[in-house]
Amino acid sequence: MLTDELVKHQKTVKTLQTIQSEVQNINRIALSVDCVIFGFDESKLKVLLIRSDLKKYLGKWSLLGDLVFPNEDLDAAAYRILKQRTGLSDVYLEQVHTFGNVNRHPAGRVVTVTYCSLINVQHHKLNIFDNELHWHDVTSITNLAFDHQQIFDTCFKQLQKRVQEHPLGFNLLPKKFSLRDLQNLYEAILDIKMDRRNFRKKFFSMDFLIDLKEMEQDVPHRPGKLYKFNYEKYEKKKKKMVGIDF
Amino acid sequence: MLTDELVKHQKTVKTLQTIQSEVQNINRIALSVDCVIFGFDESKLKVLLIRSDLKKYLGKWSLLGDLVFPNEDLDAAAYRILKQRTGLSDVYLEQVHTFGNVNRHPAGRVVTVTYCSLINVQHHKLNIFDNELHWHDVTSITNLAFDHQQIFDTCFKQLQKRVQEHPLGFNLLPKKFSLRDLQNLYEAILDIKMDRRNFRKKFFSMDFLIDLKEMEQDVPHRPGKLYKFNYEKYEKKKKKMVGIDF
DNA sequence: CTATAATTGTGTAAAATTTACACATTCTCA
DNA sequence: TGAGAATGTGTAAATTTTACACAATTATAG
Repeated sequence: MLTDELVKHQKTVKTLQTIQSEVQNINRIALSVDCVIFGFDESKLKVLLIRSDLKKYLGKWSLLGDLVFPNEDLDAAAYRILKQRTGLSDVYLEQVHTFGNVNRHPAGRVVTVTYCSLINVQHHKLNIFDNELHWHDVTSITNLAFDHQQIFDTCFKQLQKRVQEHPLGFNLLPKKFSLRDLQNLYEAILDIKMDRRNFRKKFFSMDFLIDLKEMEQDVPHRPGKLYKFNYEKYEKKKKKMVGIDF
Repeated sequence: MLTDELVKHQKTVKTLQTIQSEVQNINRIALSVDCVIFGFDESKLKVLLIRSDLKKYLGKWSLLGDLVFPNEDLDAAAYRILKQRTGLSDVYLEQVHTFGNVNRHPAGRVVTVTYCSLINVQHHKLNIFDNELHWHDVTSITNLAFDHQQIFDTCFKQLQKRVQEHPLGFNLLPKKFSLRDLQNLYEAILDIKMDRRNFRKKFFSMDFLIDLKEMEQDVPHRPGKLYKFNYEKYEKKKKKMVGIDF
């Protein structure tokens, strides 16, 4: 029995050489990044898509993706690919999920790591428009190329969850925003209507809004007060979430 | 201008051949899976580790990992590797995060996709003990091989979050469990103490526990009532989480 | 200039949830 | 049979969530 164990052990312990060989030769796989860039524009939630390169998916829309280089950090690849496809560079990307079914890509085995972001369309000028890059209403997204529909759905759900747990939303607004702007944002992302008074109460009680003592300009109705988000205070008071709830 | 656009477009559109070449030759990377298997045993949270194969990390503990085969679905690879390393096959794995810094592995570029699970140590017999596979107290985990400490920390945080949002915990208990068992579980995973009366109230109000009208046996104190979890009811009533909170 | 339309800003009461807290009961073990 | 240990239970206070209506301000159209 003890001998068995020893034999088994020696069989499975690999030398560095064995591993290096495996890593450098036989077992390599193409790795890509796909970026799901959500944008907020005129109180609507959008997503950036391009036309698929591939004949198989002719005419279909797809996410912004490309292969990761062998000498490139994964996160760095995501930023490079986003920049390459859109010209955007001042965008924070967050990894969401990795999709790796063998047949997900027609050109061969490609595992893709997906990244997600949420930006204000007006604040970020697209500089590259290859493959008809442009913003699409999220409500109209259907039947994307590859498995991109599944990827999009996963990212959208994750976005809706994260936006309720973290103050992502404020990046999307102008530096000075009204409470109406803020509510429109949440209503657009979560696709729900909220009570105006309770919404205000909620945000005021969090106490992360700074009253700028200024009013909206050039709005076709009574102007609202303007606020900014107090990131410093938020960072200090960040919650540790406790509470079983399902 | 229009000509510029056209030229740029043609430059960036790739033929299937180009892509196939990229996918099949130059840009391939070794891909691995690492499994973080949490176990619950005698009211303590544990994690499965093995001794690192590599000389560089001699004596250090590491997660259960191996390379993904080029013709293998990513999830399938995770289950295979877990089985190979531990003999465990009836374990649900959930993907957590992908780590892909260039220098994270000494044998070359290896991107790793991490999977996580939570099981009852008593219900799952380990059948393979290569590399000194065994359970470690999570509180004692420090200084793992590779970047496995970072991976472990990420997975542990995610576990603590998920266990509060989903009824993962019930897999860890015997089919019939007492409320004390349940509370021990949550206290162990979240590393906090909870008020016994409020804990009971919370779970009874969720209304997912079925009173089995049986009592604990062979406990060295007053026996408690036994319950089981009502998965059917839970599936029906699953919450859509709504509510901004940060 | 004035009336209208649209939107902001505000408070309160009821309901639901969370928190803190103590004692009698049941069973085991010595 | 008494001591020790854990179960089972209720309530009051505090907090949070929800539902809901009206007056004030401004732009715009006539």
